[in-house]
Amino acid sequence: MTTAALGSRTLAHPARDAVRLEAVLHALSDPVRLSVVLDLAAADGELPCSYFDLPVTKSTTTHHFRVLRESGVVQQAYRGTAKMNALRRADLDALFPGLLDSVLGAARLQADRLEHV
Amino acid sequence: MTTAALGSRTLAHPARDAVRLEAVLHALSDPVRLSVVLDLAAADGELPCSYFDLPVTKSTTTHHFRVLRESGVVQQAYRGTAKMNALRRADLDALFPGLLDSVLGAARLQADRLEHV
DNA sequence: GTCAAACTACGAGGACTCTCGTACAATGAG
DNA sequence: CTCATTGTACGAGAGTCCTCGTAGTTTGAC
Repeated sequence: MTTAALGSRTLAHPARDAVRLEAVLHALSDPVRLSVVLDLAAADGELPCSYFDLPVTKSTTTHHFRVLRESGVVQQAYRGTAKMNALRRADLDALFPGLLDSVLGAARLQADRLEHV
Repeated sequence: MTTAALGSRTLAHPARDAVRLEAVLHALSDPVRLSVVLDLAAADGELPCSYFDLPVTKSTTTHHFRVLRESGVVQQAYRGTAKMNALRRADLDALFPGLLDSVLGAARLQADRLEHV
């Protein structure tokens, strides 16, 4: 259809107050999603889904980004054919001070630790 | 049997180096287990399983404590008929500095937030 | 209009999770 | 020994999760 009515290509995000710690921890407990969050934090801005080189198919990639969005970890928006992703840093830091940074730090430490074969 | 051979009533714990961030985050992403960890942190010491008043049966309680132990979050040991539980603070702080405290802080903040009906 | 790129929707399989009930084992008190 | 307390083992059901393949939509470039 050509009538791009409002909401046609819009994505549902939980409001800040609706974000739940349990859901955030669950979202971060998957290796694929954790690596995505790590990249997003390093980029410090928007990245398209196609930027990520994940060890899963496109379908599964869509699934993981949806989990990240619905848990409140990332903000998503369409831009042309791409879907841009950004960490919801302000929201997460306001709700759970220090949590995101300590998870990111822990993930980096563990990556270093496991590299030392 | 009366021959209490070594390992008879011993519990398997992951070594510090075997603790995985993903497993810890998953363990903490369940409401029942998160409340247990909150109580253990407040107690700052050992607590028997029977101390906790969880909204699940004994079987399910056993399951949740096993998840916490196998992920490396808690240390367990039998003492008489009781099974004592303690947070593995030193290990967690060494592996993932600040993580446990920020999760605990986030959990308390969210509890306060959700109480304000 | 045609085409490629990016992403989605749907359905499905297999694994894991949370939950329970029942029956059982280990311990310490009497 | 008997008994109550504490926790386990086992099996099972319902639900969720991660994964995929195939077919489709949306967009922008040509």
